[in-house]
Amino acid sequence: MDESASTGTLGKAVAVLDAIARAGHPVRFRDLREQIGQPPGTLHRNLSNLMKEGLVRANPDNSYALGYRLLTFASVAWASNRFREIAEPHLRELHRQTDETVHLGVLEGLEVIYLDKVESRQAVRMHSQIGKASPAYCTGVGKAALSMLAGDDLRMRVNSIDFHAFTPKTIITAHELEAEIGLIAGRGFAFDDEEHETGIHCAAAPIHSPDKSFVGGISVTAPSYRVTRAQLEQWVPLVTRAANEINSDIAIKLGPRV
Amino acid sequence: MDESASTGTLGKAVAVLDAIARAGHPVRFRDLREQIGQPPGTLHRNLSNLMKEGLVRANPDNSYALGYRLLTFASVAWASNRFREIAEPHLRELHRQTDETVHLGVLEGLEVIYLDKVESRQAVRMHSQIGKASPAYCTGVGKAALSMLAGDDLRMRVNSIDFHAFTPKTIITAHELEAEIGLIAGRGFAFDDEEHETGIHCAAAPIHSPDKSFVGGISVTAPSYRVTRAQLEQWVPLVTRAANEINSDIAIKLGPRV
DNA sequence: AAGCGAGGTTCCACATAATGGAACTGCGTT
DNA sequence: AACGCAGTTCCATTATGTGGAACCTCGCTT
Repeated sequence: MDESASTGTLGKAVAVLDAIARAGHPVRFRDLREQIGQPPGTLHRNLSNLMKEGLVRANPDNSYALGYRLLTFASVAWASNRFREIAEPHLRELHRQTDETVHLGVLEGLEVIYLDKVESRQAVRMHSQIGKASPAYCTGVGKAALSMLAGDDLRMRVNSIDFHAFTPKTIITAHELEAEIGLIAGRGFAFDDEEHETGIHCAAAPIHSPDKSFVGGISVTAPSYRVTRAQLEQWVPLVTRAANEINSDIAIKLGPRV
Repeated sequence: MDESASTGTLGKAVAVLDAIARAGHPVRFRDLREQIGQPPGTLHRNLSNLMKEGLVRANPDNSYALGYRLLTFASVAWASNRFREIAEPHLRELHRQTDETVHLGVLEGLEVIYLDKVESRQAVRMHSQIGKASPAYCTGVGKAALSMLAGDDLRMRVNSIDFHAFTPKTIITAHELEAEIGLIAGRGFAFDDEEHETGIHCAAAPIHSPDKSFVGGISVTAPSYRVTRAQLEQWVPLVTRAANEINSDIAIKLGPRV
């Protein structure tokens, strides 16, 4: 999980950002200190530099939060992402067909980062999920994405997962997960059967660039009290078709080497 | 503009992120090299470290883009921002009253960063503007925010502005800007009369924490072909009332020292 | 109100990590 | 096929980050 050793000074600064992000709320100096174990002088300098760069901001009560410049960077990262741009019309179409929430996610290490979301009820803010990182092993998009990886790459990643039972149905052994990924790879789609959140299930399909340097997935998600497993299964062709169309578009618009 | 000298190694890494962000699309090694003037070895190492940290990603054609981890950081920064959270219901109310686009922005140095947006036509994606940085001197939110600053702080900032005439109506001298800010401070609201984008005008009012450690603004924006200046002026009481309510809520919910 | 103590800041000799010139590689180009 | 340049690697030098310890300050206790 921690690769900061190899990235030198930058790694230590990012560790500070990461600690603030994991807390999910403004944190105080001493909390950061005990969480990342930097000596007071070092931590102080790191925070000071991060603040000068706009990546961290200090509240008057000496608590620290992530800075607004991160929003600006993310805004550019999102707006200039070609995969998201290419996928968007297909997500809309899939949403139109199912009238349920549709997600686009990309695999980053052992996590899925959600790049886009289309949902009916605009009451829940669109923003709340974009950029969110979830474990790959217990989400539909994540398992679909994993199914595109080469065997050795997959095995390496699976072996470094730190499994956690979010629900009673979460897969928590490498062996079971590999079997599940094998199944998904064979049939071309995945389900998340309340593995990440009780009462929420989804159908997902993998997307990827031609050379697999990018792997991700799309999904249709719904609460299980309102949408049955059978309904989810009926949507599978729609999901896989949308995924295939996205894959073609990526190949056409970005070229075979991407 | 460039403060990297004082933040050492971190500053140089952020300069790379910034260069990629300013380009707004994936950039190649040589473009980065000539834009930020780092020697090849240094730039290569910086990119390599940033990639290990997930802040930059490489495309197969050796072009570089901002990494997905920035989205994750921004997601947390946005979700845990108390000002945005407190302002949100008031933005919605203001939108309900005017049926036009409502913005929330915060002043960061010489720029306004947009934290939230409510607009009628959901066709334009909400995301596209959040996190966006615009010059403070030619936007309604920015000028409103500037009007809350103490005289010496204001003068210092105004003197370091690099003015650019985005439209024929953009204020491009420090003298005129100071007069405008004085006017705004006196009456408590601001207009952007097509100063940033031709055909777009807005009415704005300042918001701030009790101790002014946070200053920002809210605005109602509309195209001038559809909404007259007179109409904007009629909305001023609504905008200032919403701003005042936000200010009270901030004082109540965050305490007097924030 | 004064003293105490935890939280936060500053300083500096030392160790480490960044620097950048130069040599190298390999891909695309003519 | 060979050239040229974008991109990569290497290494001696040097600038930079490191972290222990002393110091400050402010809120809380007594």
